[in-house]
This record gives sequence, C-alpha cells and structure tokens, in this order.
Amino acid sequence: MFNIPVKNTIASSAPPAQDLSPVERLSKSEATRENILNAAIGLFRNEGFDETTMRVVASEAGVALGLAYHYFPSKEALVMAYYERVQRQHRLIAHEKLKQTRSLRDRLAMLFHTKLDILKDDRKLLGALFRYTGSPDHPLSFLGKSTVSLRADCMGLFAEALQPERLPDDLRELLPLALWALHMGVLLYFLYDSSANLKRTRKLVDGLVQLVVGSLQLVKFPLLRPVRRSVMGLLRDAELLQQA
Amino acid sequence: MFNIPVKNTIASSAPPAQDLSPVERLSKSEATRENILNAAIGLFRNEGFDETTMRVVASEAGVALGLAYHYFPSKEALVMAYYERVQRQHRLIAHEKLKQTRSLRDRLAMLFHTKLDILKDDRKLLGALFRYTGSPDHPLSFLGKSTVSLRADCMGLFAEALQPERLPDDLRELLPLALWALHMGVLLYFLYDSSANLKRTRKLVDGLVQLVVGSLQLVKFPLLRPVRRSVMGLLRDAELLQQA
DNA sequence: CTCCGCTATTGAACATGTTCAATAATTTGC
DNA sequence: GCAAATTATTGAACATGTTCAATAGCGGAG
Repeated sequence: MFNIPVKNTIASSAPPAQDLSPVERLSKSEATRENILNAAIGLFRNEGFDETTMRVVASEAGVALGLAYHYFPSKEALVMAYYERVQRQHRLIAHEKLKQTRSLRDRLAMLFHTKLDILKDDRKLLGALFRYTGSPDHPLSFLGKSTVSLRADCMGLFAEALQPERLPDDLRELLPLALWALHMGVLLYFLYDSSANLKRTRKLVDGLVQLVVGSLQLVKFPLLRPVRRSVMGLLRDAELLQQA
Repeated sequence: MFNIPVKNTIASSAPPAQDLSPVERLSKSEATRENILNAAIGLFRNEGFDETTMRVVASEAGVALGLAYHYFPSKEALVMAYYERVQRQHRLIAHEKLKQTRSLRDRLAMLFHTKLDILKDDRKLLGALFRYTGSPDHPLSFLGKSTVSLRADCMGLFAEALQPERLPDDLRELLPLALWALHMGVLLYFLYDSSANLKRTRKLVDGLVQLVVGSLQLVKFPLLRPVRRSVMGLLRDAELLQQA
C-alpha cells in the first residue's frame, strides 16, 4: 500500500505543461526520446557500441529497459537516429558554407571535411552503421529502401555544390551519386584510419577532390560524350540511376 | 553408476583408425569440423543466417552446442569458413579456365561470372560476411588485417588474368586492387539484385568488364602517365598500395 | 600395462538483445 | 468532470550467442 507512485511533485513543477500547442505537447515524449538517445550516444562514444548494453543505456537515461524499445526498435536504431542527427547537422553547416565558397574544389573539399569534423570522435558509432550493409531488406541497411531519404539528403548537398558549374546534363545527374559513393568510401577509409587527427583521411580527401575536379575537365570534353552515354546506359540498366 | 558412456562399438568399427599418418590422424577432428560446417551452411542457405540458431546447427551436426564453439569461435566464423571454401573453389575453377581464354575481356568476365556461379544461391550467407565491414579490428572484417590472405588470393587471380597483357608497371600494380574493389562492389550489387537468375548482375558485369577493358586502352596511353603517377601517389600515401 | 597429458566433447550457466502483458498517466469525447 | 481511448512506462520472461568448468577418450612415455 505504500508503493503508490507519486505524481512527480518537484520535477513537474518546472514546466507545468498547462496549455501547450499540439506541437509542444509532443515534446514531453520527444524529451524522453532525446534523453534516451543522448544517453546512448554518450555511452557508445565512450565505451563502444558492443560494450554498451541496452540496460545501461536505459539506466543512464533513468528509464526502464522496455521504454528504450518503445522509442527505438533496436539497438542499432539508436545509431541510425544518431546518424540522422549528423546528416541534419551537416546540411545546416554545409548549406551555409556553400554560399561563401567560390571554387568547386573548395566546395567539395568543404563538404567532405565538415562531415569528418562532425564524425571525427565517433568512429565507434559509425562502425555500427555498416552492420546491415549485406542485408538488403533490413530497415537499417544504408543501401536499402528505408534509407533513401538519408542518401538523397547527402546527394542533394553535392548537387548544390555542383550547381554553379557549367555541366552537361548527364554529368549533372550522375555526379551526385558518384560523389555520394565516394563519400561512403571515405567514411569507410576514415573508420580504418589510425593516423593522428585523421591526417591520412584528410589528405586522401584533398587528393580525391583534386582528382575529381581535374578529371571533370577531361570528362566534360564533348569528344567523350559517347563514353559518358555508355556509362549512363550501364547505370540505368542496373537501376543505379533512374530510367531516362 | 549406470550412466557410464559406452565406448562407441559399432561406429568406431568402420574405420579402425589404426596406423594412419599424422596428417590423417587429424582427419577425425577435421571430419567433425567439416560436419559442423556443412550443417551450418545448409541451414544458413535454407533458413537464413539470423533464423538459424547455433543450437540447431549443433543438433543438425549431431554434436553438443559447445563443440561448435570449439571449432568455430563464433557464428559468423562459420560464414567466413564458408567463404574460404568459396575462394578456394573459385581459384581452382578460374585458374584452369584462365589458360583456355584468349582475350582479356573474356578472362575478366569469366572471373566475375564463375564467382557468381559459385555464390548464386547463397545470398543469405554472403550477406553475413559484410557484418563487420565497419569494425576494423574484428577478425572477420573483410577489410581487416586478418583477412589479407583472402584478398590476396582474389587479387592474385586478377593479376593472373592481366599477365599476358602489355601493361606499364604502375598499372600492373594498381589493377588487381582496383579489380578486387570492383568485384566487391559487384558482390554487393548481387546481394541487392532481385532480378530472375541474376540477370541484372550478369549484365552489369559484362558492361563493367567492357568498360574496364575499354578504359584500359585509354589509360595506357603514355600521355596520361602523369595522371597515373598522381593517382598512384595518392593511393600510396593512403597506404592502399604498398610504398614504392 | 599404466599413468600422464592433450584433445574432443558435453551441457549447464551466463549475458544481453528483444518481446510482451500489465499498469500508470494523459488526452479526448461527451 | 468523467469515462473511454490512447499513450507512456514498467519489469519480468524469453531467445539465443557465448563461456567455461568438468568429463571422456586417446596416444605416447616409461
């Protein structure tokens, strides 16, 4: 008869949650969700993904185990939520900086480097994202159907960086995808890079960007149009690009 | 006092294991190992990797759960053992066929297609191999230290296919790595290919091989030597190629 | 032959991701 | 306001990968 849960007296007195708009009414639930996510990210970052148990995540967030699963369908879903944050943050930063950057080379380098800035201490988190690469139907496969919007987001940034350039249509369609793929490769390289301060990855990025911009001059050359056509055809047949 | 295990009377009478060479003395243990591996592969193939429990693998192999872990450090290790078989099989087949194939294009296409032939029904197995892509230190990461030999094996086949070609040294060093990477990409594509009989993957392979052989003519062009040099430098700095 | 040490083998115990039925809290319709 | 519906929250139960101490079998040294 004593275990009757007391309606939180002190805690709830701060924001009385009286008459809030529907949007803000969601925010209590949202807050719990954020709470759990933050606890998870911190633990993953410090202890590693596999080393962190869901029980510890829940207890760190001050909630019951089951509640974590109410908000996130799986442990990996926490990492995906983290990555969605990363992507949002990247878009905000990059979108701003794109306006201030003159040359294509600088814009591309900026896109890569800012992403690395965001991720630099979170190798342990990022690694878990690759876990479902080989499972096409898993909702967390970063190549699968359910993650189109994340890819589109990233490709959108590259498209934006290419916007001011004079480019044939086919390249304008192809390049965002190619750059997204390159960017995934860089992230993978980053995961395996043990040099201090990501020195190697940074250098690789600069080299790659240089190479891309340089090759672009070549590839734009009208004489190579037929080659581009056959590449585009190949990718369309493979459904890696939309049908024309 | 009644549970004394009886020394197998019937079973052991078949091969009396009398005087076998040390090599063949291993074979009893080897047989158990193969037994477990075969059971696992069959179950993975039919039921899927996640759907198959280690308990079922053990019982299908007629051994105790613990014994599976005596021979294989983890569930995924079973998949890696499977892939080692695949690689060995591929080498045997491909090595033979390489002798009979005249053009580079046919040799490359053969390498890709025979690999697909071996793997065609084993998507569910292959998918699990990608699970540790993002974990550099995991022994089963197919990009990690412990799997060099598997990669070297595959690259060796590509090197063999390139052997008869007239090629500048830098390309001879670069191409096996590049083709290995391409081949990993094709495997990934294959995992996501839902077309009947891998039609799409097959077509992609043919297109890619065509493209590779075509570009090779261009890239060999002495005028492009400096471009190649800068690419090689980039890859060496990134330690994706051995230091010169 | 007998003891010793090594390998093979067992199965119970453990850790942890996940599920789920039950309870509390809150919102909504009247 | 109150009842009903909806949502948030709990924690015990479950499933399964993994570990480990104990046992059995076997091959060789003496």
